[in-house]
Amino acid sequence: NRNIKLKTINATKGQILQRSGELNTKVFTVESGLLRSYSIDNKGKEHIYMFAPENWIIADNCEGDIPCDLYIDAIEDSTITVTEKDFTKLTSDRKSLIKRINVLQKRVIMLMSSSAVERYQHFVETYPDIIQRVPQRMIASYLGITPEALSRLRKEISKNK
Amino acid sequence: NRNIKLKTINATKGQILQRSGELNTKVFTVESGLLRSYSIDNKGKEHIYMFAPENWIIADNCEGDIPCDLYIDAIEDSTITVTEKDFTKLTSDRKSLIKRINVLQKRVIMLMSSSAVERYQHFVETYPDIIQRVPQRMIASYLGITPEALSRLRKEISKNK
DNA sequence: ATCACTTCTTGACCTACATCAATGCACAAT
DNA sequence: ATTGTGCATTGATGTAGGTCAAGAAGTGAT
Repeated sequence: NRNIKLKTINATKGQILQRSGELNTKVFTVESGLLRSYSIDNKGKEHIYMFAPENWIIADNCEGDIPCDLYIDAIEDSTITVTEKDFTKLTSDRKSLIKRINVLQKRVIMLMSSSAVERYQHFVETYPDIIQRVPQRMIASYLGITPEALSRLRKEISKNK
Repeated sequence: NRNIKLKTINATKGQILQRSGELNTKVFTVESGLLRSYSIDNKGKEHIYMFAPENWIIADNCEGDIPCDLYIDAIEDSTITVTEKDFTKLTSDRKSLIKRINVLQKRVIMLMSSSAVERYQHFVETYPDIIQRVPQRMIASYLGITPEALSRLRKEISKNK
């Protein structure tokens, strides 16, 4: 671990830490605050890939010389530890990689087999804290639907209760 | 690695190696043949999560005592090495975990931001070999669409060429 | 207080894909 | 040869969620 440059930075809300297309793989460990990673499709629409609250690690998992797909920015003012190298040399152990794979597996399965309502309910149950901290449009973006659809779906849910 | 039970088995086409709901986490390394993992939703519909051709590792990434979400079965007659333990003790190194995360990242992004046509084209480019080896309905299932939709979409693509 | 800016909501309409049902087709078993 | 079984295709119709446009309500800056 001796050759990893470590650096702690403060990011203000809205600050972009990494852009799609960049090569440099940095790994961000969130000390406090909240980051997100997202892609932008060919219509200019954002799709949130992951939220990263305290103690979560966030990075574009691009290898070597391949340009990144993801943007990373701060949703809240945040304190972040930046590692200048890729996962392979990161202090993150196998366990945290596996946890990540787990989350992704669930996410893929949800995206393929559940309705927007089910995905929303699952999100609420799984990340009740995140819900409080981000605007609804970002939840929608994470769920893969539009803010309008989320609004209507929430209305529907509250009606049926 | 001393306490990992290793075992090589032959699975015939259609043979189920793991069922959703089971606890026992096995990791399957495909020596030859083709496996798939898939979930079944509450309407009884299959959703293929991953194909695993030669040299690929496939497993439900469930932790500890949590029941698995995925079924695993053989699409072709296959020879498989079974490891009786989880990823944490597996010979698979960090690099292969990261590669897996990579694939999943791309998959999530594609599911959220690309149309069925784009997802199909991406699949064809990325896994040209798999296309030859599985029925179309499985491709559809992997892409998150119905066989009917895939059929029409292919027709459309070939027309515009 | 007002303006600008953003978020959320609501309505009207649209579209990608799903569902259901029928048909054709290949291949295996008898 | 024929019957079955699974897969692909096609057509008709349904629907979840998208798009576009217009308000309403909150928030911050001047």
